Amino acid sequence: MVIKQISFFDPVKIARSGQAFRIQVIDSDHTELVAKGRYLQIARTGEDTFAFSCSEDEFQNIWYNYFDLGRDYREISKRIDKKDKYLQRAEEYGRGIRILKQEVFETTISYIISQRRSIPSITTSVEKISRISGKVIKAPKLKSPFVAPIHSEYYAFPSPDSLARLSTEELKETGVGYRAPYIAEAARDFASGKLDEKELARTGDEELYKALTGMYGVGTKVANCIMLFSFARTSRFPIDVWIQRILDNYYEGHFDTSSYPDTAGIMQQFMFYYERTKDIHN
DNA sequence: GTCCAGGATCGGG
DNA sequence: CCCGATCATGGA
Repeated sequence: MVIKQISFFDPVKIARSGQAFRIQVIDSDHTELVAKGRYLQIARTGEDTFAFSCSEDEFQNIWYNYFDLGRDYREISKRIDKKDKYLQRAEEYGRGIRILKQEVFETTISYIISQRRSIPSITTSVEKISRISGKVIKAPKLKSPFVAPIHSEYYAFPSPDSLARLSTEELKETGVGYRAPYIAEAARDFASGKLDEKELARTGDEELYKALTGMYGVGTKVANCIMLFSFARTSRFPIDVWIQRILDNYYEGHFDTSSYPDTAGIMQQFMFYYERTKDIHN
């Protein structure tokens, strides 16, 4: 276990921000997630202090980067246009959210699934896919300040190889419906090396965008989500039905992302979280 | 039962 | 380039 003092960090808000589908709230002070083939629990131990159920090495090598802890969100907050009252409110409300750097393949498949579905429903499918083709992860025994994990075992998100091996019938049992062929092709392309995560990571925004939208079942919105949530391309601004509604209601249908050249995607996430959670949910 | 969901594809104008 | 129809299922 490690304890860290971190400001502008709120795992519960992150879990409810809709950017990741495998991070869950246990109670108001505890969250758990499966990523990078591991289980992690985070316990709030003070105003700005958190316990992570991992070693110092693991924290530095994996989670520091995963939770975007090297970025100064205080500075980002300060740079928000003072005249933009909606965005000011959204940022204050969502303060603590960070843009995760999730795994590329998992994010790609998850957002392919996401089209025309609700978040709870996406979560169910991602969970089922992991259960039928991901590696088992045994829940650790944790002591205070942690609590017992929700389940006794978890499943890593599958590798491209193992997902590509699923039959169409097996895939459809996960509830992905007509997106099954999209998923199958994406899995084959990552498995064969036609799409290579490390190569993609080296390319510029426009080239990466072209490569992603070139995939079967990946359009404008999903490509931007993949770029934002797994490639740390924080200038990308995915527009879904929620964001479009916000733009229509508060921005005359259009948001000028040029005001936030490197952080538009972070603004997007504040808006999305605020609009979805300020009244009720889902 | 009814409605809509973190959209994309396809064909046609 | 833009438009409309269509897509399979779950969850409320």
